[in-house]
Amino acid sequence: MPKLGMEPLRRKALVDAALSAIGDQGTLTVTMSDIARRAGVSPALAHHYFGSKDELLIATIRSLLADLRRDTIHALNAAASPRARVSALIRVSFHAGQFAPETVAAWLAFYSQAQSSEAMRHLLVLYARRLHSNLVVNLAALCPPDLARGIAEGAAALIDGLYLRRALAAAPLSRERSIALTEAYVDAALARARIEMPAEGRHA
Amino acid sequence: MPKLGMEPLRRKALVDAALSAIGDQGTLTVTMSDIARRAGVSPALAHHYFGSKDELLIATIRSLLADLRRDTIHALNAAASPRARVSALIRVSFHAGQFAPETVAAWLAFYSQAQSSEAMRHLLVLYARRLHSNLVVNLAALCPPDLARGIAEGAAALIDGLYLRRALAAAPLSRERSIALTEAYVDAALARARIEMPAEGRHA
Amino acid sequence: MPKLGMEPLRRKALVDAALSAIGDQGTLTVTMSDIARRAGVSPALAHHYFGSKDELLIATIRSLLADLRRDTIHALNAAASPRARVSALIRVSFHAGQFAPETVAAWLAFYSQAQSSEAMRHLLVLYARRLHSNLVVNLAALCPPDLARGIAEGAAALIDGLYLRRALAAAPLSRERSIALTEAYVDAALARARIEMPAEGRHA
Amino acid sequence: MPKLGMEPLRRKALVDAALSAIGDQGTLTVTMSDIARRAGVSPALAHHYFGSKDELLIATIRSLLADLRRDTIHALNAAASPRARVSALIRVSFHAGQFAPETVAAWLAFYSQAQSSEAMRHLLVLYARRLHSNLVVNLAALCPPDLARGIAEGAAALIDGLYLRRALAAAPLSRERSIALTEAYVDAALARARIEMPAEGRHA
DNA sequence: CATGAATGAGTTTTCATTCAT
DNA sequence: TATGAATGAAAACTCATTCAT
Repeated sequence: MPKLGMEPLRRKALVDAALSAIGDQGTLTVTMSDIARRAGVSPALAHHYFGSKDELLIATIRSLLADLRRDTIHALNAAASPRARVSALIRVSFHAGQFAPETVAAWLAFYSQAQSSEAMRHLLVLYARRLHSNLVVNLAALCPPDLARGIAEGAAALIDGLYLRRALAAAPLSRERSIALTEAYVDAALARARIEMPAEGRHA
Repeated sequence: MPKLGMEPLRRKALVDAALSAIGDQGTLTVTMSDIARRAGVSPALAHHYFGSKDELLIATIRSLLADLRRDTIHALNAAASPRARVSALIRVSFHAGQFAPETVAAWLAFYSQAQSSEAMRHLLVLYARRLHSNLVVNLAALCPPDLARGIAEGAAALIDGLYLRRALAAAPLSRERSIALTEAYVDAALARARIEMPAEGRHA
Repeated sequence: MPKLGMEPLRRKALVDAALSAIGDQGTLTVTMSDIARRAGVSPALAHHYFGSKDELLIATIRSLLADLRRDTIHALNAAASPRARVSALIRVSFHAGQFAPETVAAWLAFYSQAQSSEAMRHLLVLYARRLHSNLVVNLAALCPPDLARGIAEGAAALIDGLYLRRALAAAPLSRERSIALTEAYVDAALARARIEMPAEGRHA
Repeated sequence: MPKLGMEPLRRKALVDAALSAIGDQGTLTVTMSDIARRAGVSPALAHHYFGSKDELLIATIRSLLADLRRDTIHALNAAASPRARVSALIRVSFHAGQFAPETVAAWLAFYSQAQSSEAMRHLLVLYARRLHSNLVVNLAALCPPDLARGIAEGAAALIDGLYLRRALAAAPLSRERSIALTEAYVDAALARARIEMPAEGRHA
């Protein structure tokens, strides 16, 4: 029952199917057949639209990152102050959709794959840079630039680490607790900055 | 030319070969043939000693964890105070051998595999619990138990996150910087605790 | 935007596309998609007009042979004597269009396919018979019939062999040299006939 | 029932199976499964020993050429004079084994493949050069060098052409007739040389 | 007339695993 | 103890072909 204009629908269905398959099995070694089955199409169609498994995988992480970016932009726009924007970045990182066990498992699989796929690594690095830069820009309004960079690095690492622990599903740190932990980290670091250099006043 | 008493040597050679193969390729999909070749034996022998690829993989992560455990015990024994022991735990986590790119890549691959292998997950959970408990015990001497747990969770997550970023090899946080960042996290958290509850005095 | 009277145009475009695809890749394993793309239509249309890949291939060699036949008739009509007609046959065989590397590659592919396709073999046999008979008829005016047959066989084989060597593109025998070689063959054979049987006089 | 030292046996069996499969079907598109089945092994074993289909195919033509070379050397050694060596080269070319329909079909398939495989082309060019050079060396003892080259080119092309016609299996030129035709070509060409330049005397 | 959508059947290739020696 | 020999099972990928529109 062929219909016109199916391509974008199929592409999306396949990318979603890939994400869910990877999330379920926690590995990129999921088969094209498995993904296709989840999307309700033949494996041949998946190849038809994406050319190869690798490209489907790339499209999949790209989609994950695009979601994250969209949410980030939205959250930043809704925040009124630098500190609020830092909180927004943290909250978005632990956004329900991103923090679901399957999504976390998929992230992990992509990170692992990045060891051997330059394209994959590139995408993940872009994401890391974007988060870092967003954090630094807003933290710089609250403390000296050097410190802002340090806090940004720490916060980003903390976020990633909390994801990783989530993947283990052993110490089931909740979304809220993860956010609280990260906020506390930022607060403590900023507080310390204020104590150690009380004379420096406000930062633009 | 079979020799007597080769078993432990072969097992070690195969585990080391597996670790280096996984580290190089960043994935557990390395082949038994590849591992066997690195160990200088036939794939059949790898099966002879380990029964299956899965079991060789389990033995490999077990070896990684055993190393870490040995180093940890040693470092803890050499530290004189609770705070020094916390530092020792941090330092061991970023120990040169563990923090080498190949080892980090291997860790990541194991975490990823843990999604679908109960045995793998179990081992990683054990390691996570051990680190957590070591941290809590020593932090509890410096702050209230609840806070100690929070700091321990944060520090452990931070360590894992710094590993993960190391795996990306994009923001090449050095070993020293990673240690400093984690120490700063602990210091800031403890300092905050002291400010917020100055009257509480010493903790056992 | 379907148009009326497109059928002959499409058929020709597809046959030409098939020939060029086969010539470029030197094999009949070119895909229908490739051929259709070159013709600027969808693979489905190629099927619509030809029913199957096999039939398109048959139509393609048929077209090649039709061209050759047309050229042959034309060249024979323009020649004034039996010997000139033999030369005409030789020249036509090495006609620029036929002797282009891509066309030679296509010929070779068809010959190869003839091993397993009766239809293909039939067409090539027809061509071979026609050339043979044309040669014999004209050579018989210059020598005894038996010898004429022998020379025709030799000349035809020589032509095919020169094609084959052209396909290799290693000893790049030019069109002119190929013609000269074949002419020399005929001359030598005829000369020999005259020496060995000088008394026989003219042949009809 | 594994035995030691099977490798050379399997390699030979696979190469022979490939040759017969290609000969039967007249195409290199025979499947590895088909070849393996003929050799009595699994497709996986064929890959194990040859790495890929392409390499098995290369090994196959290599074997064909090696046979031819061996026969050639043998025949040349058994011939007492330059003219006898030319005859030997002709006879070897039409040697029973090489001239069997399946072998001829295989040759044709390889020539066809040479259009797109540099390795294949290289091997066929080597063979062509060797035959040419063998012919020239011996013909040069019977006529001027320039003419020797011309005759060699013609004879080689004639041989190839007779093969090609054999592949068609339409004008079933026998082995003997093919040899006779080629010998006649050489004789006629040499005779002509003697008539046209009677003063030149013997050639070294 | 023309095509985008879709797939079944098949092909190469890989790899963990087994087993006789 | 050790391995060369061998394979079943599965995976990615290809392609001629069909069909509703």
